[in-house]
Amino acid sequence: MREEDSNWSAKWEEELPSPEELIPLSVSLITPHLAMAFDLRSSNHRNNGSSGQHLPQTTPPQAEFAGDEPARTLKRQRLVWTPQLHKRFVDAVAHLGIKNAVPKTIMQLMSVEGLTRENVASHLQKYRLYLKRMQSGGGGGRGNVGESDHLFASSPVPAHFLHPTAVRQSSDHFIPSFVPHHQFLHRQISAVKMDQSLFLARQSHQQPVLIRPSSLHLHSRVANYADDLESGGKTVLTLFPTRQD
DNA sequence: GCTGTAATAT
DNA sequence: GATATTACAG
Repeated sequence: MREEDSNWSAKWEEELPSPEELIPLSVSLITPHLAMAFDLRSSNHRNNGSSGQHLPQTTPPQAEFAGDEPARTLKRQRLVWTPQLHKRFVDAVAHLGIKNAVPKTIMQLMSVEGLTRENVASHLQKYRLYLKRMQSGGGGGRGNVGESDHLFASSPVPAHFLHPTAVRQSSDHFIPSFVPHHQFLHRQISAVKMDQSLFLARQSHQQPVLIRPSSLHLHSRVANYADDLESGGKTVLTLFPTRQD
Protein backbone atom coordinates (compact mmCIF):
# COMPACT_ATOMS: atom_id res chain seq x y z
CA MET A 1 0.00 0.00 0.00
CA ARG A 2 3.00 2.17 0.25
CA GLU A 3 3.50 1.62 -3.39
CA GLU A 4 1.40 4.51 -4.38
CA ASP A 5 3.39 6.76 -2.19
CA SER A 6 6.66 5.91 -3.72
CA ASN A 7 5.19 6.21 -7.15
CA TRP A 8 3.93 9.52 -6.19
CA SER A 9 7.19 10.92 -5.10
CA ALA A 10 8.94 9.20 -7.93
CA LYS A 11 6.61 10.99 -10.25
CA TRP A 12 7.76 14.23 -8.88
CA GLU A 13 11.33 13.22 -9.17
CA GLU A 14 10.86 12.64 -12.86
CA GLU A 15 9.89 16.18 -13.32
CA LEU A 16 13.12 17.47 -12.10
CA PRO A 17 15.02 19.18 -14.78
CA SER A 18 17.91 17.08 -15.85
CA PRO A 19 21.32 18.25 -14.71
CA GLU A 20 22.13 19.38 -18.20
CA GLU A 21 19.22 21.71 -18.19
CA LEU A 22 20.33 23.45 -15.11
CA ILE A 23 22.99 26.01 -14.97
CA PRO A 24 25.76 24.60 -12.85
CA LEU A 25 25.65 25.87 -9.34
CA SER A 26 29.28 26.76 -9.49
CA VAL A 27 28.50 29.47 -11.95
CA SER A 28 27.68 32.77 -10.51
CA LEU A 29 24.27 33.54 -11.83
CA ILE A 30 23.85 37.07 -10.80
CA THR A 31 26.23 39.53 -12.21
CA PRO A 32 26.98 42.55 -10.12
CA HIS A 33 25.20 44.56 -12.73
CA LEU A 34 22.08 42.46 -12.41
CA ALA A 35 22.28 42.52 -8.69
CA MET A 36 22.35 46.25 -8.94
CA ALA A 37 19.40 46.38 -11.24
CA PHE A 38 17.41 44.11 -9.02
CA ASP A 39 18.62 45.63 -5.86
CA LEU A 40 19.56 42.24 -4.58
CA ARG A 41 21.87 41.76 -1.71
CA SER A 42 23.10 38.55 -0.30
CA SER A 43 22.77 39.70 3.22
CA ASN A 44 19.73 41.14 4.84
CA HIS A 45 17.63 38.08 4.26
CA ARG A 46 14.69 38.14 6.48
CA ASN A 47 12.21 35.66 5.21
CA ASN A 48 10.29 34.80 8.30
CA GLY A 49 7.91 32.82 6.18
CA SER A 50 7.44 29.20 6.93
CA SER A 51 10.58 27.23 7.21
CA GLY A 52 13.48 29.55 7.16
CA GLN A 53 14.84 30.10 10.58
CA HIS A 54 18.47 30.80 10.82
CA LEU A 55 19.14 33.33 8.20
CA PRO A 56 22.40 35.08 7.87
CA GLN A 57 21.54 38.45 9.09
CA THR A 58 24.22 41.01 9.05
CA THR A 59 22.04 44.06 9.13
CA PRO A 60 19.53 44.17 11.92
CA PRO A 61 16.30 45.61 10.70
CA GLN A 62 15.73 47.69 13.74
CA ALA A 63 17.59 50.61 12.43
CA GLU A 64 15.38 50.86 9.45
CA PHE A 65 12.01 51.21 11.01
CA ALA A 66 12.76 52.52 14.36
CA GLY A 67 9.73 54.25 15.68
CA ASP A 68 6.26 53.24 14.68
CA GLU A 69 6.84 52.92 11.00
CA PRO A 70 5.46 49.54 10.02
CA ALA A 71 7.75 47.21 8.21
CA ARG A 72 6.42 47.77 4.77
CA THR A 73 9.68 46.56 3.41
CA LEU A 74 8.64 42.99 3.96
CA LYS A 75 6.28 42.71 1.13
CA ARG A 76 5.55 39.41 -0.40
CA GLN A 77 6.61 38.73 -3.89
CA ARG A 78 4.22 38.02 -6.60
CA LEU A 79 4.03 34.36 -7.20
CA VAL A 80 3.92 33.13 -10.76
CA TRP A 81 1.96 29.99 -11.15
CA THR A 82 3.91 28.11 -13.73
CA PRO A 83 2.47 24.93 -15.20
CA GLN A 84 4.92 23.01 -13.06
CA LEU A 85 3.85 24.68 -9.92
CA HIS A 86 0.23 24.32 -10.84
CA LYS A 87 0.72 20.66 -11.53
CA ARG A 88 2.14 20.31 -8.12
CA PHE A 89 -0.87 22.04 -6.79
CA VAL A 90 -3.17 19.68 -8.63
CA ASP A 91 -1.21 16.71 -7.42
CA ALA A 92 -1.49 17.88 -3.90
CA VAL A 93 -5.20 18.42 -4.19
CA ALA A 94 -5.69 15.09 -5.88
CA HIS A 95 -3.78 13.25 -3.28
CA LEU A 96 -5.38 14.98 -0.42
CA GLY A 97 -8.82 14.33 -1.75
CA ILE A 98 -11.43 16.96 -2.11
CA LYS A 99 -12.22 16.66 1.51
CA ASN A 100 -8.87 17.68 2.82
CA ALA A 101 -7.92 19.95 0.02
CA VAL A 102 -8.01 23.19 1.87
CA PRO A 103 -5.42 25.90 1.52
CA LYS A 104 -3.45 25.02 4.56
CA THR A 105 -3.03 21.35 3.87
CA ILE A 106 -2.41 21.94 0.21
CA MET A 107 0.27 24.37 1.08
CA GLN A 108 1.89 21.92 3.44
CA LEU A 109 1.82 19.13 0.97
CA MET A 110 3.17 21.22 -1.83
CA SER A 111 6.02 22.19 0.37
CA VAL A 112 7.28 24.96 -1.75
CA GLU A 113 9.43 27.38 0.03
CA GLY A 114 7.80 30.70 0.54
CA LEU A 115 4.45 29.58 -0.68
CA THR A 116 1.87 31.02 1.61
CA ARG A 117 -1.58 29.92 2.53
CA GLU A 118 -2.85 33.03 0.84
CA ASN A 119 -1.09 32.08 -2.36
CA VAL A 120 -2.74 28.72 -2.32
CA ALA A 121 -6.10 30.04 -1.28
CA SER A 122 -6.10 32.51 -4.07
CA HIS A 123 -5.10 29.92 -6.58
CA LEU A 124 -7.57 27.45 -5.23
CA GLN A 125 -10.28 29.98 -5.60
CA LYS A 126 -9.49 30.45 -9.21
CA TYR A 127 -9.08 26.78 -9.81
CA ARG A 128 -12.48 26.01 -8.43
CA LEU A 129 -14.01 28.56 -10.66
CA TYR A 130 -12.24 26.91 -13.53
CA LEU A 131 -13.56 23.51 -12.57
CA LYS A 132 -17.03 24.91 -12.30
CA ARG A 133 -16.70 26.41 -15.71
CA MET A 134 -15.64 23.08 -17.12
CA GLN A 135 -18.54 21.23 -15.65
CA SER A 136 -21.13 23.66 -16.76
CA GLY A 137 -19.70 23.58 -20.22
CA GLY A 138 -20.93 20.07 -20.78
CA GLY A 139 -19.45 16.81 -19.73
CA GLY A 140 -17.59 16.37 -22.97
CA GLY A 141 -14.43 17.72 -21.54
CA ARG A 142 -13.70 21.36 -21.79
CA GLY A 143 -16.80 23.35 -22.25
CA ASN A 144 -16.65 26.89 -21.16
CA VAL A 145 -12.97 27.12 -20.82
CA GLY A 146 -11.68 30.24 -22.35
CA GLU A 147 -8.43 31.42 -23.71
CA SER A 148 -7.31 32.57 -20.32
CA ASP A 149 -7.28 29.10 -18.89
CA HIS A 150 -4.04 27.95 -20.35
CA LEU A 151 -2.49 27.40 -17.03
CA PHE A 152 -5.29 25.29 -15.69
CA ALA A 153 -5.55 23.42 -18.93
CA SER A 154 -1.89 22.60 -18.72
CA SER A 155 -2.48 19.97 -16.09
CA PRO A 156 -5.07 17.28 -16.48
CA VAL A 157 -7.91 17.54 -14.08
CA PRO A 158 -8.35 14.37 -12.07
CA ALA A 159 -11.67 12.79 -12.79
CA HIS A 160 -13.03 13.02 -9.31
CA PHE A 161 -12.62 16.76 -9.36
CA LEU A 162 -15.34 17.06 -11.89
CA HIS A 163 -17.76 14.61 -10.35
CA PRO A 164 -17.55 15.23 -6.67
CA THR A 165 -20.84 13.55 -5.96
CA ALA A 166 -20.90 10.71 -8.41
CA VAL A 167 -17.52 9.39 -7.52
CA ARG A 168 -17.40 7.43 -4.42
CA GLN A 169 -13.99 6.28 -3.62
CA SER A 170 -15.14 2.81 -4.32
CA SER A 171 -12.20 0.62 -4.93
CA ASP A 172 -9.96 1.81 -7.62
CA HIS A 173 -7.18 3.98 -6.54
CA PHE A 174 -8.44 6.81 -4.62
CA ILE A 175 -6.19 8.19 -2.04
CA PRO A 176 -6.59 7.70 1.66
CA SER A 177 -7.65 10.53 3.77
CA PHE A 178 -4.38 11.63 5.11
CA VAL A 179 -0.74 10.97 5.27
CA PRO A 180 1.11 9.55 8.21
CA HIS A 181 3.88 11.65 9.58
CA HIS A 182 6.83 9.86 8.19
CA GLN A 183 5.23 9.59 4.81
CA PHE A 184 4.47 13.21 4.89
CA LEU A 185 8.04 13.99 5.67
CA HIS A 186 9.26 11.79 2.92
CA ARG A 187 7.11 13.62 0.46
CA GLN A 188 8.31 16.90 1.69
CA ILE A 189 11.84 15.90 1.12
CA SER A 190 11.31 14.87 -2.44
CA ALA A 191 9.37 17.99 -2.96
CA VAL A 192 12.23 20.05 -1.73
CA LYS A 193 14.55 18.34 -4.09
CA MET A 194 12.36 19.23 -6.97
CA ASP A 195 12.30 22.82 -6.17
CA GLN A 196 15.94 23.51 -6.04
CA SER A 197 15.82 25.98 -8.81
CA LEU A 198 13.71 29.00 -8.50
CA PHE A 199 13.53 32.10 -10.45
CA LEU A 200 13.60 35.53 -9.18
CA ALA A 201 12.50 38.07 -11.66
CA ARG A 202 11.35 41.54 -11.67
CA GLN A 203 7.96 42.29 -13.00
CA SER A 204 9.12 44.92 -15.37
CA HIS A 205 11.84 42.73 -16.77
CA GLN A 206 11.32 39.76 -18.94
CA GLN A 207 14.46 37.92 -18.11
CA PRO A 208 14.18 35.95 -14.94
CA VAL A 209 17.17 35.46 -12.79
CA LEU A 210 18.01 32.13 -11.37
CA ILE A 211 18.79 32.22 -7.74
CA ARG A 212 20.95 29.37 -6.81
CA PRO A 213 19.86 27.53 -3.77
CA SER A 214 21.90 27.78 -0.72
CA SER A 215 23.38 24.43 0.02
CA LEU A 216 20.69 21.89 -0.40
CA HIS A 217 19.97 20.86 3.10
CA LEU A 218 16.81 19.01 3.28
CA HIS A 219 15.13 20.65 6.17
CA SER A 220 16.40 24.01 5.41
CA ARG A 221 15.34 26.26 2.71
CA VAL A 222 15.13 25.50 -0.94
CA ALA A 223 16.32 28.79 -2.14
CA ASN A 224 16.57 32.13 -0.66
CA TYR A 225 14.33 33.95 -2.95
CA ALA A 226 13.12 35.96 -0.06
CA ASP A 227 12.30 39.59 0.32
CA ASP A 228 15.07 41.84 -0.84
CA LEU A 229 12.76 44.28 -2.38
CA GLU A 230 12.91 47.14 -0.08
CA SER A 231 13.48 49.49 -2.96
CA GLY A 232 9.88 49.06 -3.94
CA GLY A 233 10.73 46.86 -6.87
CA LYS A 234 8.45 43.95 -7.33
CA THR A 235 9.84 40.54 -7.72
CA VAL A 236 8.35 37.49 -9.19
CA LEU A 237 8.90 33.97 -8.11
CA THR A 238 8.52 31.20 -10.55
CA LEU A 239 9.64 27.66 -10.93
CA PHE A 240 12.33 26.78 -13.31
CA PRO A 241 10.69 26.31 -16.67
CA THR A 242 11.44 22.79 -17.62
CA ARG A 243 10.15 21.45 -20.84
CA GLN A 244 6.46 21.02 -20.98
CA ASP A 245 4.96 17.63 -21.33
C1' DG B 1 -8.47 30.83 13.58
C1' DC B 2 -9.63 28.66 9.04
C1' DT B 3 -12.28 28.51 4.90
C1' DG B 4 -14.98 30.13 0.84
C1' DT B 5 -16.58 33.76 -1.88
C1' DA B 6 -16.79 38.15 -3.91
C1' DA B 7 -15.09 42.57 -4.72
C1' DT B 8 -11.34 45.35 -5.27
C1' DA B 9 -6.45 46.66 -5.62
C1' DT B 10 -1.82 46.24 -7.52
C1' DG C 1 -4.51 40.03 -17.24
C1' DA C 2 -2.83 37.57 -13.37
C1' DT C 3 -2.36 37.56 -8.64
C1' DA C 4 -2.92 39.67 -4.12
C1' DT C 5 -5.56 41.71 -0.72
C1' DT C 6 -9.47 42.71 1.75
C1' DA C 7 -14.04 42.10 3.69
C1' DC C 8 -17.40 39.35 5.21
C1' DA C 9 -20.01 35.25 6.32
C1' DG C 10 -20.13 30.48 7.82
